[in-house]
Amino acid sequence: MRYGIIIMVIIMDRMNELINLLNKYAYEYYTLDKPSVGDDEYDRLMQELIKIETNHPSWIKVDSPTRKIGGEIISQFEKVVHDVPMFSLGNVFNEDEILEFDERISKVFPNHKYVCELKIDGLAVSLEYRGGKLYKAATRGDGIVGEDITHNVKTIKTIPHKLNEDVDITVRGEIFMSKESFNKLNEKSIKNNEPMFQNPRNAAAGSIRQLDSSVALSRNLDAFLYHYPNSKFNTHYESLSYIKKLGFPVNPNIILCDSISDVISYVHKWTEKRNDLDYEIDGIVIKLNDIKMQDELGYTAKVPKWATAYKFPPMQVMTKLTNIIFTVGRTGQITPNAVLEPVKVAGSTISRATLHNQDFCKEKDIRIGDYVYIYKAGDVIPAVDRVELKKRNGSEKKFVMISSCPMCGSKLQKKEDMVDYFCDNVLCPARNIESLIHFVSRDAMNIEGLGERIIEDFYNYGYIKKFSDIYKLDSKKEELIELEGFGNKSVDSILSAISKSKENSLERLLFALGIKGIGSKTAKLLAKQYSTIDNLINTTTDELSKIKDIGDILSSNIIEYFKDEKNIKEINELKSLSINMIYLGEKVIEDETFKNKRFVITGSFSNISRLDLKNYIENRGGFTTDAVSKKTNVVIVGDDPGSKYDKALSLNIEIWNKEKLFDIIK
DNA sequence: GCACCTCGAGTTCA
DNA sequence: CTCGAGGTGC
Repeated sequence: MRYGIIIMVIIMDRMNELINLLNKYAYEYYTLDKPSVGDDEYDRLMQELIKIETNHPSWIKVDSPTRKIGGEIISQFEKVVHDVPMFSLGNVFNEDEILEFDERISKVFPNHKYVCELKIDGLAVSLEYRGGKLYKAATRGDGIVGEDITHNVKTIKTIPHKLNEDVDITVRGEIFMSKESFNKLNEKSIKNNEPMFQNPRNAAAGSIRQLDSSVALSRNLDAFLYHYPNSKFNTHYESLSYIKKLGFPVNPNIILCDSISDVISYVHKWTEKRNDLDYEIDGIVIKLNDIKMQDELGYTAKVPKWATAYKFPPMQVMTKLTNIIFTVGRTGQITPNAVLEPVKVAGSTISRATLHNQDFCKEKDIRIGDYVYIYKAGDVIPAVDRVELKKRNGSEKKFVMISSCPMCGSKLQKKEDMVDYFCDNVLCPARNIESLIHFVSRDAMNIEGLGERIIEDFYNYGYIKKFSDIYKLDSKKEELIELEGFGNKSVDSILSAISKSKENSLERLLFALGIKGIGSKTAKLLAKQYSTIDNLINTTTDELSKIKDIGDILSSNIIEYFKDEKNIKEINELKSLSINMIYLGEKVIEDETFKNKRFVITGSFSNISRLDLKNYIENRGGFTTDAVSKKTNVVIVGDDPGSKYDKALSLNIEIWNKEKLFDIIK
């Protein structure tokens, strides 16, 4: 019994420690360019905290980072409860969706006007005045509870401390940093050898989150106000004129539109001219002008039905394509890659981008020396959109597919009617290294600490040539410790990760082996079906083909693989090193909300990783897939969702936002 | 033989 | 994310 109490105390201490650490890191994330820990570590700690909190719900604290939505995570400021919640806006991404938005409104109100505003990329703020004097300023927070930033807001010159009338009023708007101030700030940071801010938004957020208001003062922040909750006027436009009269800065580019076509020309105009502004905008806000109509339309779970934000298409940047190189994948697949003159796109510096295959290059007529437009697909993966033909001068070199492997030199093979070229040499070092990297990767054997670089080095030193060598590393321990960059501790942790991976369930091993066409999903299917690797080895093509989702091609791939003497020898070797080859199953918690439904996840979530969410769903009898289709039941939408969100809307598929998700999974 | 879905493979940066 | 290929069902 006593022992139990001691354990509880230890867990509780750990919980408090985690909360402090996470809050500290979140603070750094907003204020520093380089936080002291990476996202992975942050996620790991967050998972640990969630685990403790699920086991001891009564311990959950108000300032626990798991209680915050949308990453607004600092507890150093006083909390402020918003009288009227601060809503966020729904998004539209193209003209059709703007028209759909208009249709939904026109159905209810055939006659109406819109107000169009620039969507300033800053931080939302709520200002409360009493008797005409600035009383309190708060961040949006999760929309319900924000943080008191009055001391910093008072340093913003354009925000009046005293209004032209002695009224009690709350207004909302956006705090931002002008491009000019941002550049000055970064110039100064360079001079002083301090970390730089990535963009004006981060710089503004970092400044407003300073406890010491002299910092905010020196940062030269600015603001525009655009919302008057509980307005006593009939229209939004009149409200704006009024708050302007009171002395608030109101953006001069706001217009009243009689029709949706006026809205669309406004969108066009600012898509063109956004770079002329001295502040960054990331879209256009479209609001229904009549406030009675607004009230009647009301809100969905989270966003107003009477307003939406058009988001600009992802930023494209032009840069020079200096070369095309070819990489060899573990299957021998050859992929052309663009080498680019490094350029900043949406926050990070891009120097490479995939060109997929030769058809892609030929279709876009990409040539070496061309200037190309780069964007970030889904805000992450760099991609080449198109060539700027105007910048051609004739010196560009046409794309030519190579005919021999860039690594081992063997002649490349291409099957008729197939796009990709392959290096068929099983001894090709590139292929072997990539296979080994795949073997240890997270979805395969999941050997932490044995990263790509180490695999490559160990391969070149001759320590690892095939899968089984990984499990023989423990006999070479003394030698490894002597290697540069390694010590007792690092070698130990790698060896223990390796040893841990021996227990993995069969599907991980099947995936890790890298049988052609067998990914993690099919590996799981096979493991379930056959339970042990021997059962699978002894099966026939006919039997395999009978399994749903496995056709002639996959079944013959599997049979071929196990017919190969070398592969069988390697499997036996692994067996003798006591690698588990049995399907361990999975525990499924019956849950009607998830059972037999197909889920697609898009965007990210601050307090659960996508992988964990996926597992959560699958553990409850649901399925997850990557593409949205008619068969999808639910699309779960996190921060910065990709095109899947659009598709879900167009197919009218049930959508769960973060609130809904966390309501369900707690 | 076609349409539609699902899966696998490769992918970038910090 | 994005591509191509494989699988299924009409």
